[in-house]
Amino acid sequence: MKPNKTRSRATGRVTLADVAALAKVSPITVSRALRGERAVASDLTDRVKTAALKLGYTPDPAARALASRHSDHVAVLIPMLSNNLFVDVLESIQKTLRHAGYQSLIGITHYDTREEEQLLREQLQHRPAGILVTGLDRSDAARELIEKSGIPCVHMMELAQSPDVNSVGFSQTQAAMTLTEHLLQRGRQRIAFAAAQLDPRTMQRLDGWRKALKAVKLYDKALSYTNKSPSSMALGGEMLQHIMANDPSIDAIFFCNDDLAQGALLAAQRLKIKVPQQLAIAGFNDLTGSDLIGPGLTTIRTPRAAIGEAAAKMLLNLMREEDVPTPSVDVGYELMVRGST
Amino acid sequence: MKPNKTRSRATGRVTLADVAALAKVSPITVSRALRGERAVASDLTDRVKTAALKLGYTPDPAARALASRHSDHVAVLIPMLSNNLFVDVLESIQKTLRHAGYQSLIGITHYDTREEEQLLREQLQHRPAGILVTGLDRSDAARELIEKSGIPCVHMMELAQSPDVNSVGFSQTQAAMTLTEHLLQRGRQRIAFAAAQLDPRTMQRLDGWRKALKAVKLYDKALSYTNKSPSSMALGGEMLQHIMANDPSIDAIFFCNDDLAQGALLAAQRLKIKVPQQLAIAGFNDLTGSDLIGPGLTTIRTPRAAIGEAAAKMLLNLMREEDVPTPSVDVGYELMVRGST
DNA sequence: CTGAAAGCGCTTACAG
DNA sequence: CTGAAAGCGCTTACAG
Repeated sequence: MKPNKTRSRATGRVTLADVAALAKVSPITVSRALRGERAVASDLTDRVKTAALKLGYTPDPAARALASRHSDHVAVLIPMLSNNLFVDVLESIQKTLRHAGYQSLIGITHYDTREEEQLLREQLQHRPAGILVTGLDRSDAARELIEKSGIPCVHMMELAQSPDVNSVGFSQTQAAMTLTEHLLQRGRQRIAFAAAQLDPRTMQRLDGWRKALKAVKLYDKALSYTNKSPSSMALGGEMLQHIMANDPSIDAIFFCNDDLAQGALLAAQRLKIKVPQQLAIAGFNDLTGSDLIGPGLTTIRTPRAAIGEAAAKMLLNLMREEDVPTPSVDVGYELMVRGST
Repeated sequence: MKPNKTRSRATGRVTLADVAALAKVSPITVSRALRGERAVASDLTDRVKTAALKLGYTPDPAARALASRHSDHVAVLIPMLSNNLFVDVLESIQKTLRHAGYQSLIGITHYDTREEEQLLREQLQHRPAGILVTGLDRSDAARELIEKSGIPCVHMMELAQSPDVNSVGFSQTQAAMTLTEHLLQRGRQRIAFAAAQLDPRTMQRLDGWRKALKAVKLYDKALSYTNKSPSSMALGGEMLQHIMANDPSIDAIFFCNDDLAQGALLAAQRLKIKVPQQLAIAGFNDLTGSDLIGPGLTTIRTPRAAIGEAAAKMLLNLMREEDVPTPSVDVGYELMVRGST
């Protein structure tokens, strides 16, 4: 047992060997005792843990990654942080993962499948222990990268059909139907759908709106307004103005996201459009401010924190090679009726 | 030159040795040619690069980190993502760093120095190549951790006095003075300061407000309203109501952040307080929506993207052991006068 | 249940 | 300018 060899390249950091020397066991026993990987006699385990604590030992993530072929990183791919939605998802992911000893490696895709693919390639270099992605739509190459890596992956925000695909989310289509039906119950006849960004989930909401209107024979494709620009309050105001100028018969607008709807509400104030008397306005996601703006915005509350937490927990199960109760977790949604409808 | 040895633990990944074999040089030459670390004959460099490209070689970050004692990670510590401010800072950091081949490791401190210290400890395990932190105030232990690590660090949002401390930001105090002076020029006499969260930068703004008022003998400490709760639109509304009920003589309120001011503006609508006739309202940061809300919010526009980019670039210089032009970069700020004052 | 040996894929430090 | 050797700090795979 050589004490403190002064090699030229030593990092000065406390190593497994140091703990082993103090505990008077072999390094591999320290490794096993600390990870709980294989049964180690309980008296040895105690000695090891005491020694590790005494020396303030923490394993080197790089060495561990190199030897085990898995880092303690989890790749997290989300479309955008400026959409507040994903901030909530991310915060609860980080919290859950950190607690379990994992580091989140965050990649912002900007709703671009090629950027997502590129990020995935970069992240995969780090041999992440797990992957968290947004939605089910992506490039074939990206799908293949995930598949071939053999690394566990959970999809967020939507619900997958196949039992081979792990997902945590809710039915975007169903939620949009619920909101549209609420507008119908309020007696609205000409219900427009206004969408920006046009990402897959937005299109699913459009689908829900269409289905609900078709069911009561009120669907008119001229009522659908779409804009590829990113969603924003400013754009919502512009869209409101455009829509009402284009078709004054419209008596309700369902915006695909709350920021658009909030911007529309502010624009309605300027344009002296009475909400909800003349026009009902609804949004989606229940973002910050939607309850404070005048009148309060009717919307669908989506459980972002719950999605992040459930997805992270499912991934934790998968990374530990434990069984997951179900590959598809539906966290639901809630209709929030306020003054704007 | 052994071709493709099938060792039991091989990862299947293309290694330096594979590239060396193809280029008919030693692995170390490949390493040097690819990193440009030391002069390598240009014909060898060409052969190596061609071989690397052909095999699709990418270095293993874990192996590199273990051998060199530095990962390609940069630790980024920010207070909160739900404050939109930091989303902008973060996006531009990520963009700049990724482009240079570095990965951001994001830690959210929740404005808590102990959490920051804990995150720092965790991040330091990964031997980051650089550190980006928010503000200058932190625990002594955190400061020492950074110092002892010897890892280059840049401080964001504020301007450091000492030339030993690298920083990118602007004078929070000065900016608050500018805004307060604007209110004075508008003829306001009883200018309140309303603050939440009470983080160091908020307190610096309070200081600027105090200085500006003292200069014209209008300072009254009863005009200062502080609340430790996190800043939010809802809180802004509550604070407005409280302040006006408490002291109806107040003719202007300077909120330390736009979300508070936006909430106050919405509350003023409900409470039928005329803005700016009866009461001027101003904010700080120029967040999303401040230009759209009615009346437009007068505020200080802070260059978040510029801070993120400049901080990342300075860190890049430091990590490459290049000289930095100046340790303290002042990105300035801009007074945005709108309808609310 | 425990350990000695080998290896993960790089870079450092030393020679030449 | 180039390379053989050793080492970074762990874990895997094989024995016993």
